[in-house]
Parts: sequence; structure tokens; C-alpha cells
Amino acid sequence: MNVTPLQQQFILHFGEMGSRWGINRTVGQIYALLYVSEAPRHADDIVQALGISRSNVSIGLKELKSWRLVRSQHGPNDRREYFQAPEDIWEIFRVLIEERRKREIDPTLTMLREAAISQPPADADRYAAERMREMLELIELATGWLDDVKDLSPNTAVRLMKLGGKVSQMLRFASGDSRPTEPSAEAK
Amino acid sequence: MNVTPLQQQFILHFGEMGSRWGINRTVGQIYALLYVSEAPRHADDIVQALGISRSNVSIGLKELKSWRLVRSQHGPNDRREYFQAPEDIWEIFRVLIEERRKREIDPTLTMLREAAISQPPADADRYAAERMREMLELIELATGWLDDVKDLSPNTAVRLMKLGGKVSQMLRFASGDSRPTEPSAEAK
DNA sequence: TTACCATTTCAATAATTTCTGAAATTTCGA
DNA sequence: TCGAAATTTCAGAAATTATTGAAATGGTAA
Repeated sequence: MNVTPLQQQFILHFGEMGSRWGINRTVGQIYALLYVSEAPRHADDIVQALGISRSNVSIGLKELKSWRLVRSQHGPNDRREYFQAPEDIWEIFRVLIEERRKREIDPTLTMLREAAISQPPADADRYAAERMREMLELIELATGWLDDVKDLSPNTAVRLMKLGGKVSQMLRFASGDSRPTEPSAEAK
Repeated sequence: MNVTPLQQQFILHFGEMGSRWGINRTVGQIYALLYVSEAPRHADDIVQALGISRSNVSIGLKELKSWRLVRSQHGPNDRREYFQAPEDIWEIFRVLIEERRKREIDPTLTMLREAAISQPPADADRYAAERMREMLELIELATGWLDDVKDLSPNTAVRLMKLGGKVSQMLRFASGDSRPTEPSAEAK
């Protein structure tokens, strides 16, 4: 099955953006193709739709599997493997955040923690050590928060996001400082 | 002024991570050096500290300026430009999110919006168009939320993040469904 | 077990990105 | 305005990453 112009536009965009997202063009295109395809596709189908080599598709699918962004299954009476992108967009969102965090943040977290314990901060390192501590503290705060909210139901997440900055007005209440503020009453 | 072993460790790590973060090794190292340096540094100082060419430093600093991650100033009786990373880690955090969003998300948002308006979805495109609409909706929700919360004071942000998933328990109250739930009472 | 088809791996090549030294440009004090 | 110092630009070299076809591997039905 071939691609429509709308799909093509989407696929080419993902290919272009791939390098900014830390994947290559081919991987971006394969994912985009699967994302907008209703039926699962086998590897040769992807080869034909994107005009790239079979081995490149194999490598790309392997990478997408490592990102947990594609799943494979087998059709009946068919030895070939069929691939598709998970349908639940909230699952995709969650997985993307988890995987990017694993690749982009966790190694730095580890490095900063190791530096923090092995630290008899020589005088010349006073400033550097303090800056690294600040960075560690912020990353731990942010990732801890992510851990906390990542399992919220989509429904809850949507409501929370729509609330936006207004949620901060509940903090006085939450931290027990005072009476609750009626959220809809004020703030931009 | 040369770098200490602790600074070196930090700099090398940022160099390694650079490619995952969408910057190159040199840019990562320059930023790391400035981040852990108390005093501003001029370009030749950076050349000497990192052992890379003057032109490479120039290009790297240009890129870091485009990310708003370094600032420059002039010392008295010195024509050279001195660079430093902003000190406020919350500002850094905010700028990073804004710039990554600009580079990694906004172009896709534009593409999806354009596709959405120019759309007389042919029958073969029914599924693709719906998937693109879902993606657009989620990105708009998430970026809208970011817009809303990005200007919260660090203090407020910290409290919000420490609250974590417990904030969801206030939603019943916030959306007017029921009485407020005492936040500290339940949830992990 | 064998034969066949699907998939992965791998070494070579192509493409892209990064880095450099040299030249050009800009800046600013004299 | 001129000249020296600082900075940027640029074309080529070096390094890295992506892609390919061919060979190797894996899995399954007969």
C-alpha cells in the first residue's frame, strides 16, 4: 500500500525533524509512516513506501523498538513481521518522555551524584562544586516530579494541564498556609 | 586560568552528552566550562582551556548565544569580550525549555496546523488525518500548559513540583465537582 | 533435517557534520 | 583616519554518522 500526499507531507517533515530529535532521517520517516498507517506494515512494505534499503529499514526498526515506539506482530499464514506504532497517544507521550529522560538526563544525574559523593571540594573547586550541586538539585526535583505525575490518567493529566498556572493558587491551601483560594476567581 | 579535575570531569561529560542534546561536543564543552567558571572568560582563554581552535570557539559561542545560554560583557581596559553562563539556574531551565520547544516542537506544530486547515480529508486519509489531529491536540495542550507555568516564580515551581502527583487530588475541588480533599492525607 | 524465506549483521561507501588555519572583517583607541 | 587587536567567515580536511548490497543467521513448514 502506498502513501497519500497527506501522509507524504507528514513523513517528510518527520524525516527533516529527525536530526533535531536525536534520530536520523530514516528512523523519523519510518516512525511517521507507521504512525499514520492504520494497518500494520511489514518491512518490505516500508522499503517500498519510503524508497530506502531493506537493511536500513531493519536498523531503523531496531532503533524504534529500543525507543518502545513501535510494536511488531505476526499475521496469520504469514511469516513476516508486521509493525505498527502504538495507538494511544498518551502512551506515546509517556514513553517518549521516559526514553528521552533515560538517554538525555539520567547519565548526567549519575555523573553529578558521583561527583557529589567523591567530593572533598578543594578551594579552587568551591564554585564549581556549588554549581554542580545546584544542577543536581534541580534535576532531581524535576525528575522526581515526572516520576510522580507520569502515571496520572490521561483524564487527570488533561485537567491538570488545562488548569495551567492557576494551579499555583491552590498551593497556599496545599501547603497549609491559609484557606483555599477559589481557583477560577483570579489569575490570567 | 586552567581547569581543575572536577571541572574537567564535568566538561568532558557535557562534551559526550552534547550529541544527544542536539549540540556538538565543542559547544557542550564550552558551555560546561562557562557554567562551572566563576569569572567570565574570553575566547582565547576558552581556546587554551579546551585545546580547540579559535574559530571553533567563535562558532560555538555564536551557537550558545543563539540558545541564550551565554552572555558576554566587556572588562575595563580590555577590548576582548568576556563570556559567562547566566547564574540563575531557574532562568537556565526556563530558557532551555523555551529554546528546545522552539527548535523541536514549533515547526511540527506549524506543519500540523497547516495540514489541518488545508484538509478536505480524502477517504484514504481519514485515519492519517485523525492521527495528525490527535497529535496536534496533545501538542497544543502541552505547550499551552508550558506557556502557563513557565513564568511561575521558582519558589512556586518548587512547591508545585514537590507536591507531585498529589496535586491531582485537588482537581475534584478545582473543577468544582466536590469538596476539597486534604492533600497530605493520601496518595503515595 | 532440509529448503526456503525473512531478517540481521557487516564491511565498504556515501553523506553529513565538525573542525581548522588562513583570510577577511570589525572594533576601537590613538 | 589609521593601525593593531579581536573576532568572524570560509573553504578544505578530518571525523563521524548514515546507507547500502552482500553475506550470515534465524526460524518454520514440509
